[in-house]
Amino acid sequence: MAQDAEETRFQLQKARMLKAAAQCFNQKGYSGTSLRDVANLLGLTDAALYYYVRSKEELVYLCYVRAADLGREALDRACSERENGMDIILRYFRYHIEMMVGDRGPIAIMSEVPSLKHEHREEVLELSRQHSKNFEAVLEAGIKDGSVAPCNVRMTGNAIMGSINWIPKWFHGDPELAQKLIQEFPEVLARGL
Amino acid sequence: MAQDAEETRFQLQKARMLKAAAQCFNQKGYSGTSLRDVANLLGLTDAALYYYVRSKEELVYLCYVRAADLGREALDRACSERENGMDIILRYFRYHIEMMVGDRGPIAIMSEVPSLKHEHREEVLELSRQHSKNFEAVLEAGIKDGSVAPCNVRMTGNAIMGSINWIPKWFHGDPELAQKLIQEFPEVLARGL
DNA sequence: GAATTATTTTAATCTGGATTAAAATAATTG
DNA sequence: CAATTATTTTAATCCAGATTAAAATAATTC
Repeated sequence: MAQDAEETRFQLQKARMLKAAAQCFNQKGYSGTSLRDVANLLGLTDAALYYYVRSKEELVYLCYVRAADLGREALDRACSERENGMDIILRYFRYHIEMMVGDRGPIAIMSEVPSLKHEHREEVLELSRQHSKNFEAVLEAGIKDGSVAPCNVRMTGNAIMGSINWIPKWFHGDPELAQKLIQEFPEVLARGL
Repeated sequence: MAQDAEETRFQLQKARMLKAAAQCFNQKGYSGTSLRDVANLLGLTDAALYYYVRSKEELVYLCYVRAADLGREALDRACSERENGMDIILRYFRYHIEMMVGDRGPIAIMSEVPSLKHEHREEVLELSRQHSKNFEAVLEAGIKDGSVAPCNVRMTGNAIMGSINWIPKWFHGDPELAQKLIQEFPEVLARGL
């Protein structure tokens, strides 16, 4: 039995599903998207989703985890590629923004966190806390190596995360703008540093 | 018949209601708050809300309008009090942030806009477009009078709005932090300008 | 204080959409 | 190919929470 292959197929389908779900949630809001909407986007029937997930709540939860993962990946990648504080930061901005304007996957604005079930909520909150902490650490490092001007890292970090996570609110897929964003937005953000 | 007084009473009750609703939506998310929740917070029964509003949809819609109004007011006030571009901006930051961390009224993160009915959605979007435009105009003015460094006002404006509107995501009522925010956050934002 | 209007409650209804169970189809394996 | 496992569908439920209608209470007016 091709355990691995099966596993992968399942995983792949599930991943497609999360992406579709995220897209719906982004476009129509959480309360505005029914499982039917998500299923239709995949050419499936709503009941089929339950083969992959046990509830709508779990579906958003997984979307949020995925969003958090992608953010973390962007930061990790930047860290592994550069030494200098500011260089890391600029890379991170670029990767994170690319991800944000590229596949419309992640839902940066996790508005439904409050209605997640306890453990899910805690986990998601922990992930984003962790990410903030990591980013602040990078900021600190930049300050230490002199590439970043001293600042209140907590506030500065939150300000920047806000700017990035806010992007979906005003970017709606225009590819021209996407390019501009990737090229210029990192600098806009870096200005204050 | 005390037309005015009655009118005011009704208006006041409605205003209280919007505030309560906003508080619930902020705390529990839209899908997570039932009309009962809102009503309870006011010491009322859910059916009573329908005396003021014709649906839950209209309730969020009104919350959003209110949030937009408060944002606009902050900017208007700043404009009427100062001349210099940067001074206006700093004031605006302060007022907007004060409003944000003060009464927990407005819902800056209008996640349910996509599920508003057409006219409501259009109106809310128009309000926030208008606000962005106004803020960008202030930025331009600042650049013109030399108090603000030249920049891409569209991106810079969006970056800043993101930082401000993101605040509710990490500020949860700690009064110490509220003070710090009001005092320091405007400067953090202004740094990049 | 009787009549009128404003506000709230009680007690149903109504409904969309989530969820489930059982059956059908498709894929895999040996 | 027969048997087993994986995936999807069909066809019901089910249910919280929105909405409504009618009745009750409170406030105002004259």
